[in-house]
Amino acid sequence: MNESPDRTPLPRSFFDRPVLEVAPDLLGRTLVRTTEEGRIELRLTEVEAYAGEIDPGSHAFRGRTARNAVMFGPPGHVYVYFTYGMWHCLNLVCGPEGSASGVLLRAGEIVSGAEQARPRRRSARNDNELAKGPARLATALDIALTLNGEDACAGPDAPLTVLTGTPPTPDRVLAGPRTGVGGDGAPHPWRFWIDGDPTVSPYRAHTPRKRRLDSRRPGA
DNA sequence: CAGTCGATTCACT
DNA sequence: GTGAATCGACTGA
Repeated sequence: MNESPDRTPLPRSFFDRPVLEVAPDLLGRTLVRTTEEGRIELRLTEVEAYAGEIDPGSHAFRGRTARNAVMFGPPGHVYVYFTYGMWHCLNLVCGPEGSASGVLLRAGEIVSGAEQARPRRRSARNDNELAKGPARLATALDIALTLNGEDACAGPDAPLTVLTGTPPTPDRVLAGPRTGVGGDGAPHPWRFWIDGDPTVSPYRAHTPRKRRLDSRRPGA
């Protein structure tokens, strides 16, 4: 066997498909993060699909805003958002332009460049935890808001690309409800991961925020 | 214009 | 298992 992995970045046509097709198809592929410091390569093991304005779990559910504008743009671009006052999360825009859909990259195995990620992930007890969770993944790959809107199909040296690689094996892909998504978006099994992979993050149900006690609201 | 809370993580009990 | 950290976007008035 002498098959070399296809190092070609995924073309825009890959992302210009229904997000529920694209999301599981990203599993097993290699995400390449290029910075001045060097390159980090990560094998994607867990993703979630967010299906535009019809999806109560999506940032696009209530229409276009300054934050989510990139989601409404062409596929193959990077959507980064800032959350909980301290973390970033990384998405790839999917579907035809205007569908406002995207895939949240939740976890992966760093296959190259781990020495660049470790200093940013001091709390990780082992390399499996470097990118085990969406904000951890973003931290490991040095993702910031400056990447929001970047074209992931711009070529092999773009700040972020996904390599074509080898097609993932569908028999190892599982699907289940999305992490931390509640309400009407909760029942959709739009989280996809590679069965048994040690870098997949643990599932957590949606946790409704605690109501503040000083609120005027009559208590039960 | 002020209040609320998030596609989370980490430290602690 | 529970709660704190931390801030800007979004919401409704």
